[in-house]
Amino acid sequence: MCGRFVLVADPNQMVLEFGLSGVPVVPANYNVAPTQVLPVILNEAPDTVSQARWGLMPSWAKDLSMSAKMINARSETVDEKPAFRAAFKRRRCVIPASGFYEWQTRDDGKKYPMYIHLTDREVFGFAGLWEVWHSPERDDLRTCTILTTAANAFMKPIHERMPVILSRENYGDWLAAEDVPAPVLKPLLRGYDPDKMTAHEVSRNVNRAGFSSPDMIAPLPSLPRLL
DNA sequence: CCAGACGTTGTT
DNA sequence: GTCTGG
DNA sequence: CCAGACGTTGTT
DNA sequence: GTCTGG
Repeated sequence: MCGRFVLVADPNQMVLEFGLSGVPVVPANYNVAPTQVLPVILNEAPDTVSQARWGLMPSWAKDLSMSAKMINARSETVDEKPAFRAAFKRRRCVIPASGFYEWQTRDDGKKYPMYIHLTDREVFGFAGLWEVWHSPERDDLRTCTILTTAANAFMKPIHERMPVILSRENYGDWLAAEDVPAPVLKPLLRGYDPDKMTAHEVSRNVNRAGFSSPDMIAPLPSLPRLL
């Protein structure tokens, strides 16, 4: 799963990684949490950075409470589920990230946050879906979700699921404007190359949504300091 | 026919 | 335990 | 994902 | 909106 991530990227690197036409303004966020509005690249406008709230609202949803449940979509079933299949056909997006958190459950039954990122580059893209929700009161709201897949060999010891990290050469296919058959899209939704990933334990202050600090991705000292 | 769900993860 | 909010 | 609430009545 | 369950 992926319920928390980090986006701290040099805007010029964003331009290069995603082929943007202008330099985006992307505030550093060391603790992106569900329900927050975040920078996304929609297939509707693939050379610019747009904004969307994390938690996909299907078009028929009555109120925002639905949104918090829809932060992830299983790539194995995303073309079938009523909540996601329409977006899978026509509203795909790439969600820029520089790393993500997973909580590892250890033998003591407690959960320890780990920070996972790529060793060879600063920023990458999650595979995502988006929708427009026509709110009764406010303006139309764009919402999004992150696809997940089975853990690759690197992630297995940490967690059984992981977010779909797109390879750079697949951004174009994923962001095609038209309908693309599911058999063409689904092979893009696989685990990333395990040899290109790295991870370390981080402080539990990441647990608290709404706080963001560079400390959050700092490696935790391996032993508690006694004296 | 109408009513109610529509999701994922993890744990059992 | 389960739901809501961030 | 985690944290925090989870309720009503009456009074300020 | 569309599917499932009663």
